[in-house]
Amino acid sequence: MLHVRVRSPSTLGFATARIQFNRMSKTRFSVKPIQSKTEIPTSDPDPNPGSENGSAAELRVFSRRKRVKRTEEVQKLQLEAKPISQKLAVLPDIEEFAYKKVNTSTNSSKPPANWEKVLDGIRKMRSSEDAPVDSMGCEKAGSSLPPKERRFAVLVSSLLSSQTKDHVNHGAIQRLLQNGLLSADSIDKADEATIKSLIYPVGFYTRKAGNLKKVANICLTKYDGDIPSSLEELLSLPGIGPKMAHLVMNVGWNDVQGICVDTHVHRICNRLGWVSRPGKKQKTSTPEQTREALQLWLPKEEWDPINPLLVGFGQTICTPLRPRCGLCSVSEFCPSAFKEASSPSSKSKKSGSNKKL
DNA sequence: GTCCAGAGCT
DNA sequence: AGCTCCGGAC
Repeated sequence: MLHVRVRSPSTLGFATARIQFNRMSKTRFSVKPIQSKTEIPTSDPDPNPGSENGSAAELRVFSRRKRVKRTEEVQKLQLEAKPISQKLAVLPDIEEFAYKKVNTSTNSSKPPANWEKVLDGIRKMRSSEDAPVDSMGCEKAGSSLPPKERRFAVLVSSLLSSQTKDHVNHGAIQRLLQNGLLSADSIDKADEATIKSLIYPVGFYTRKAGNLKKVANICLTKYDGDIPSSLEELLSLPGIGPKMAHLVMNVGWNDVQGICVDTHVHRICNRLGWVSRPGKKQKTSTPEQTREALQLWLPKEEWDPINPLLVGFGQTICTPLRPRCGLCSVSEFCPSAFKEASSPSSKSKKSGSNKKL
């Protein structure tokens, strides 16, 4: 057991990489040495976006496949990300720049009262609970593989894991791995029906099997079997939306460009009153709004850890339906504590509530 | 039967 | 903003 709490945004070296792999296991880090010595060189900040990205990234801006339609939110996200990735091609010290760039634009909003106490309290609750996310988060995918394959595994895991219980996703990944189908090349060659049967029963497996084939082909032809290294390029992949794009940037590239906001983070931040629509007191209505609002005040070192923290909290205590406020140690700070209906399914039919309590 | 959950389309 | 995709937990 080893408690590590290190964060050095400008110098992402060995230590950070190690933490990244194990960040799902709460404060417990297995002594398992870092898997591949080639993963991240000790001296250089981050080699992966460095070498081939310079000109290639620019080219891809033009060759980028046009999606039929993107939602406004995603388009906005892409615009947001563009300046950073353009700098990526030019600046050697990417991480540091990205950190400053994002961080300077954030301090415009005042943090909510007691947020540190709340976060601490949640951390404590989380360390005694075991949430599904702890044992099988998708970051674990292919952690023993070489960097490129590992990144691809992370991407695949992200694709499959949406709307799917973690253990189901884990099983699907294992089956793909056992059948040698966890690389862009092999998936591109494989039969879609085979993929489909292997990933079953992840949610929406038919669509995901198709997306997987498309993504593998894109990775193979445009990225030499690797995965895209920028937010906007990840977003252009079928089946990859804002939530997964940020997750892949965080986990796959070790590059935190934004908070990975899923419904748990979205729900909990709103319950806590941590986010609101710009200039208003209203709750945010989409995870993307939540992400933007949260990034306005949350210190950047919390951007990465807050997702697993709140997801686990949301799976065990601050559940979508009937949150267990009685078990929550920070309910005193929560404006929504004990406010939500405890009746099972009578949200829309108050009049005919025949099964109250 | 209800709810979960992210992406994408309308 | 609402619907669809999915199996499965409950």
